[in-house]
This record gives sequence, C-alpha cells and structure tokens, in this order.
Amino acid sequence: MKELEKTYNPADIEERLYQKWLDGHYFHADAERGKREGKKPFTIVMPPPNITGQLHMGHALDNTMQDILIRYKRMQGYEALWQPGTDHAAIATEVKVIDKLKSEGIDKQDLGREGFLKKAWEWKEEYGSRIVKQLHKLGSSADWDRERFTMDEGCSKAVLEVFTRLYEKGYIYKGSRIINWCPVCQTSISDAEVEHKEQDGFFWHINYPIVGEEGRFVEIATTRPETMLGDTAVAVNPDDERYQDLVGKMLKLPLTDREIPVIADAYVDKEFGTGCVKITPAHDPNDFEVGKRHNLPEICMMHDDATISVPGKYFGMDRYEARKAIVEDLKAQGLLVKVVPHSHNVGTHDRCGTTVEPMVKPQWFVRMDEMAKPAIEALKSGQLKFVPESFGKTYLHWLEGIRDWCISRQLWWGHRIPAYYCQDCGEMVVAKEMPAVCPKCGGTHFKQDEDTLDTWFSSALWPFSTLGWPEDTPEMEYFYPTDVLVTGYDIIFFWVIRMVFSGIEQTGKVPFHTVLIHGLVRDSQGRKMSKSLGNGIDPLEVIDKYGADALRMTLMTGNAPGNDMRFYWERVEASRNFANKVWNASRFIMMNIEKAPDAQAELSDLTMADKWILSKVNTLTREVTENLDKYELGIALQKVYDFVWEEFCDWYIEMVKPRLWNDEDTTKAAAVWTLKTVLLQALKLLHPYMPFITEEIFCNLQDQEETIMVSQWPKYREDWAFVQEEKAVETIKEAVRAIRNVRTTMNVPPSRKAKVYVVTENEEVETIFRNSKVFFATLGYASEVEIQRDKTGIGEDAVSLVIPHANIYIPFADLVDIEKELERLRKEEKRLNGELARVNGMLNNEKFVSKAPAAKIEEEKAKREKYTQMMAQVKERLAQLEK
RNA sequence: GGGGUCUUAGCUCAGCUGGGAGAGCAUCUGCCUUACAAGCAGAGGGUCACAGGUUCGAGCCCUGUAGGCCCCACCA
Repeated sequence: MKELEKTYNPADIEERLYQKWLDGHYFHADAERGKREGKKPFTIVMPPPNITGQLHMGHALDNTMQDILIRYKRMQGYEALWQPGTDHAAIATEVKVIDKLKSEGIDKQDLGREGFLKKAWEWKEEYGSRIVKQLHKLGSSADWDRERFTMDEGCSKAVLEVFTRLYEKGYIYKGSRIINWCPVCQTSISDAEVEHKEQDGFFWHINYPIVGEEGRFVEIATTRPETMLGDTAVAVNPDDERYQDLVGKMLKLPLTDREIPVIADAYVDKEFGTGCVKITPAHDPNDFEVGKRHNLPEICMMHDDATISVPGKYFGMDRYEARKAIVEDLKAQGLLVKVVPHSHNVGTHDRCGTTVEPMVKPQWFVRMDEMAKPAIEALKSGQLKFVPESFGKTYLHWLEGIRDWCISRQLWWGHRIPAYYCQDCGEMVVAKEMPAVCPKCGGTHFKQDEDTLDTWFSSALWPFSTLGWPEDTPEMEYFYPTDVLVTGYDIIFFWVIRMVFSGIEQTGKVPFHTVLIHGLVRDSQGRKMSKSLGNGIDPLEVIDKYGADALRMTLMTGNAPGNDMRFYWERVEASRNFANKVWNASRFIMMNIEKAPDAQAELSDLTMADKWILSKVNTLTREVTENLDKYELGIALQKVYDFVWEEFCDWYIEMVKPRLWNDEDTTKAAAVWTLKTVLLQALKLLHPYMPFITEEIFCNLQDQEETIMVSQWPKYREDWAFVQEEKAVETIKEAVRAIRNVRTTMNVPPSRKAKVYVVTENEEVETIFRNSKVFFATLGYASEVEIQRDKTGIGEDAVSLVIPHANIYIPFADLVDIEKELERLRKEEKRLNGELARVNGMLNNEKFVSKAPAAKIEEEKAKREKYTQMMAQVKERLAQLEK
C-alpha cells in the first residue's frame, strides 16, 4: 500500500492507467468468449467522429455517456462491446484537402480524380487518428482493436451490397429531379442538409404585358426577380374570378424575347400577393411540380456556380448581381410596380451557409415511402424507444413527411456510385464491380458514374457494417442488434432515422432498442459554443487542468437526457473538489488500515454505526443500479455524490475516528473492515463516471483484483439491510445537529466543551443514547454525557433542546439568556404547531382517510404522534421558564 | 402555418409511478478539530410563470394565457 499525496493530481495517474487498461485488453469484447462463458452481450456503436474533427464538448459529453453505460454493463458481467471508428465526412474532408492543396499551390482539377484521392488518403492517414487519441484522454473504454472507418474495405463492401440490393429492388433510382444545389460546394445536398433561415428581403411586384392587349398587364410578385429568366408560365388559381379571362392567354416575358402562357393551378393562393405567380420550374420546387402538371419546359438559367447561363446581357453575372441589374432594367422599362419589404425563409447549406439554389439535375435517389413504414412501426410497437420519449415524436413527424433521399454528391472523396455506363451503347449497369460485357450490346468499354454517395449513406449502415455484415460473422450473430445508441438531438434526422430503416431493410432487425438523446453543451451564457464566437472551452484543456474525471463529472451532474447544459469553470472546480474529497477519504482510510491490516469482520461484530453505513451503501447500490437501468445518469451520480460526501465522509468517518484512535477499542477491526468495504463499494458505483481516480484508489486499497474495471458491480443484499440501526443513527444525528445548532446560535466555540444531559423516559431511545455517548463527545463537543430519566441535578441555567422522545440539557450557566431561550422555544412551538396543523388536516379529513393508501395514513399517524409528543415537551419547558 | 420544449432559491440546474420543495455556486456567522481550507460546523433565501380544472392531495396530470428556446413546413 502506497502513501498517497495530500491532494489528488490527475496528471500523475491518467496516462499510466489508460495504458494499463490497453495493455490488459480490458476494453476488448469477444463474441466467442461471451458465448463460451454464457455472458449476455451489450453493444453500443460509437457515433463515428469525422476525421476532420477535433474533440469538442459535444464529443466529450456523448462519449462520456457511452463510456458510463459500457463500463457499468461490463462490471455487471455483460460482454460489453463499444464499437468505435471514424467517418470519412465527405464534404468536410474534401474541403479541408482542397484548402491544404491550395496552400501548396495545387489545384484539385489539375491533380485529377486519382491524384486527388491519393492526397485525401494521405490526409486521412495524417490527421484521421487525431480525434481518436483525444478520445483516449477522456478515458473512453472503446474496443480500439475493432476501430473502423466508413471507407475501409469492410464498410465499402457493405455500401456496395446495400446499393445494389436497393437498386435491384427499385428503391434506388436515378432521375432528373429538382434538388438542393450548393453553388459554393458545387454539389447537390439532401433536404436534411438544408437549414432554413429567416431573411429580410423584398417582394418585387412586376408587370408582365399581355400579348396582343396593349397596355394590359398581369402583376406578379416575386422575391427572386432574377429567376424570371427561367419563367415558363404565370399561374393563377382556377377559382379566382379576377383572372378567369386570362387563363390561356400569352404574356410577354420582360427582358426576354419569350412569350409564356397563363395557366390555372390550385397551388396558387388567391389571397397571397397578387394572386398571380411566375412559374420557374427549373429553380423552385413548387414550380417544378406545377411545371410537371402542365408540361411546361424547364429552363435552367444558371451555371453550377449560380452565375447566369442564359445568353444575353446578364450572362455570367452572379445571381445577386443579376437581380440588381434586372430590377434596374424593369424599373427603366416602367414594369416595376412596387417594392415591398418582406421577410421570408431561405434555404442555406448547413456546412457553408451558402443560399441553396434549387436546380434540376440528374441525381440518384433512395425511395423512402416503403422503407419509412417499418421504421415508423418500430417506434409505435415499442421495439424502438427514445429517452426522453418526446423525441419519438420528432422522429415520427419527420418519417411521416419524408421525401426521397438525394444520395449522389458531385464530390470525389467518398464511395463512388457503382453504376457503369457502356461506352458503346450508353446502357447503364449497376453492379458491385465493373462489368466485363455490356448485356445490351456486348460492348466491353465501361465508365463508372462520376458521383459519390452522401456521407450518411455509409453511416446509416454503421451498426452492422462494423460487425462484418454482409458476412455472417460471429460478431453479427452475437452483438447485433446493438442495444443503445447515444447521440445529440441534432442528428436524429441525419443519422438515427437512416440507421433504423437501413437496419430493418438489410438485416430485418431494428439496429438498437434505445436511443439515448442528449442536448448541446453551451457556454456560461447559454450560447452555442462555436469557433467564430471563440467561446468554446476545449475539453483537452479541462483535462489538462483538472483531469478527465472532473470533466466527465461536470458533464454529468445535473444533466437530464435531451436537455442542453451550460459549461463553466466553476462547475469543473466543484467536480475537482469532489475528486479530491474521494481522494482524501481514501487517504484517511489507508492510513488507518495499517492499524488493522487484515481486518476481517463478521456482521455480528459490527457496531450500530457500521451497520448503518453498510445499510446506506446497500440502499445506494440498489438505487444507483435502478437509475442507471433507466438511463438516469445525472440522478445516479447525484446520489453517489451525496452518499460519499455527506453520509460517508461527514458522518461515518467522523463517528469512527474515536475507535481508530483508541488502542483498547475492541471494535477497531470492525471499523476498518467497514471503512474499506463501504469505500470499495462506493468506488465501484462511481467508477463508470470517474474511471481514473477510482481505479487508482481501488488498486492501492486491495490486492486481490488488478483492476476495478472488471470487478463485479455490487448487488443489493438483504443481509445488509439494517432498519433498526438506520433509525438509531438518524436519532443520534438529529440530536447532534440540534446541539451544534444551538451552540452556533449562542456563539459557543468548539473549543469550549460542555456537559450534556439527555433526559428520556423512552427505553429504546435511552439505549440508543447510552451506546452513543462518544458521538456526543466528538460530534457534539460534550465534555461529559449523562443519560437519565428525570431532571435530577440539572440546574435551571441549562439550555434545553427538544428532540423526539427526549430532552437535551446543556449547562451554559453564564451564556444562558432566558429571553433568548424562550424565543427559541416559541419558535420551535410555532414550527410544531404548523406541522401538527398539516398532519391533523389530513387525518381529520374523512376523504383522505378513506381514499389514501394505508401506508400513507400510517406514516402520517406516526408523524402526528411524534409531533404531539415533542409539543408536550416544548410546552412543559416553556412553562418552567415562564415561571 | 404545424410540432416540441422550457418557465422551481441571487445564478446554473435536478426533482423517478402525484403524498411534507433539493443540489452546486454565491451570500452571512463561526472554526487552521491530527483525511481534505479544493476543508469543517451552522444560517438565511422559493405564493415551483399566470389562470382554471381533475384529485382526499398537484412543482408533477388536463385545459387555457403570457414569455423564452428549438425543430419542421413549398405560401411565390
């Protein structure tokens, strides 16, 4: 056993212990071993962090929660697999690599696809493991032997398998649809990647001249005048009396030489704007639908970078530049009726903030209607559960209104779409490998589709692709479906939903039964932590300064599932203080173990105090286990905290000191045994939250087991439930608190000891106090303690305290002020009066007595008895003093 | 436009199936008591947003109101 430092210094132990765990392969889960030993599997797949990522507070929270669950289950004897890995993060990485190349003076296009991918892989090799190393510092007990990457061989194989299967089933198709286009990233993006932002803009009212009717116009209102270059109609509501005669007429499209028809479509809201809507099928999703219904031409009027592509004056202008020019020209021609300020929602790309441009392009889509159904059913039937439950509604709402998923991206970094085009006849073949011969023309030259897949396509397969699917691996058989998925509410749409329907479709099973949702970690003022604001706190800095345990604890205290939390240094300090408390309590115990190194004790050897704390830690064990099973991680931690600090340190350790200091004491061994036993058990309950400090102390405290990580999670024991002793100690605590309280109010310093008389006629209470004299001495600053049946020998100059079934008298001769005594007693009388009024109110209520549960009634009756009895004592004492 | 969520002590937040309002920090008063001053002992502080309802009993369940936050949505 080593001597411990006076204060806990995490930096001294964390790295060493993590290395020990790695060397001991404690993180490793094994399907064969699990099966052989008849263990139940417990599996969590880690949300793969982007290879471009740096550990931030969100990761720290997410992974701490997972680590807590995994460590807990591992200690409970499950074969616990925490499957880690990283995500190739298509756009994010491509952008990073492009930037890096740019700084070296290299252009992506010059490198060509092959050359670029080579650079991208180099980038991945160099930076991809950075975040993994950072996760180590957090103490994450993931099975790093199984670390995967979304673009590794196995995951890529799974992607090919899923793509070809879905294609054959008709669930993946290629088509020319209107999609969200990012003009800066130059790629299509999915609906989920579009973020709607309220923007102040204008409503431009423009007159479109009616052909053949000089001087007559149709007034339309638009927020995007530049798109008129792509207009192919103007629509009115078929029931709109104002415009009945216009339908079918032709309009001259200003600034162009085109004429477009007026059509009638129910999509138009008569009440909104002018009731006339310009239709631009190629640049607006609604107009696209209208266009389909009316067979309108789709005129694409922009290049991929959102510059104007129609020949003429505006050609090559940026869309906003063109807007200005067009408005000016309309004004000049007298066609601009008015400009009305108008705020509206604009879709932006969530990665770069660019305003998305709807475009019609040939893209690949996943049909969602059929696959959404079982995913909805999974939640409704209870096979899938969200914690907290309300997020289930978010999930359902999205799935019920889901549209087809655009999965193709015009990027190079990612899984290339396995579609091959015959260079002779143009036939398209979807296959896992490039075909040798064209099934249609027999040609042998093929070219693969240039597009890659949405990065979420591969993440959607993560729960099974990482376990070896599509192969029949032992891991698939044993660990799948997984158990819990832990993630933030911000990626339910991106990831959780797609994993669920992919899992059901490919494996026939819901990939996990519980989704544990957490909120965002915000700054002290409640703002989102962000790079641009510079308000982020780096978890690694917190670890350096206060240790990983303090960071983890800070993230878990007072945090309820799904709720955002604020992070600030004072909270870390509080956590650090707790770690130090645990450290010092352990230090105290170790110093005393030396006095009885091999202390063994039977339950019958234990004193009242020993049994009390044993009973307390036993109850704690049951409650913490229940809370953890319900994913109430914050509550469980709070309970361990309260137990360790208040019950164990502030009361039990203080109560036990006299026994340790007295060489004659025959119960010393029992005390040492209890201290050690209770501490070890508390450490185990705390270990999932604070793995490092608990491991260090555990190993210093005993030498039977080499790590707390795989020690057995404690169980509730009937033979450790000591009801009587718990009650007795509570009585003593109440008495001690009353004494301390009165001493403080009277300004008596601890150094001034005083004799304490306890007067009681209750035999049970008398026995308790008779056996507890020492506690009055050490905890209540008593010089001597007399337990007696009456007031013999107690002068009138004593302070008196009323506790249940007893009076306590402390002679403070010179300090006693009768007036203050009376005041104190009257205050107590008032309090008791209030309590009695409440209890009587309930018990005198017939309805309460007839309807409330019997146990509740008994409880209230017991209280009434207690308060009545105390009240009698107070009254008696008051009467004495008032004389 | 729809949906969700929050409103509890000066601040930040817990509060499990309804049964006498809690923690941390901050404040005030004493203590360097041989594990810990990153500590010990004590104290003050709350019509649980508001209004109704259900119930013997509501911070908790239901309805409405006000305010905050979030998500979704094609009103040009």
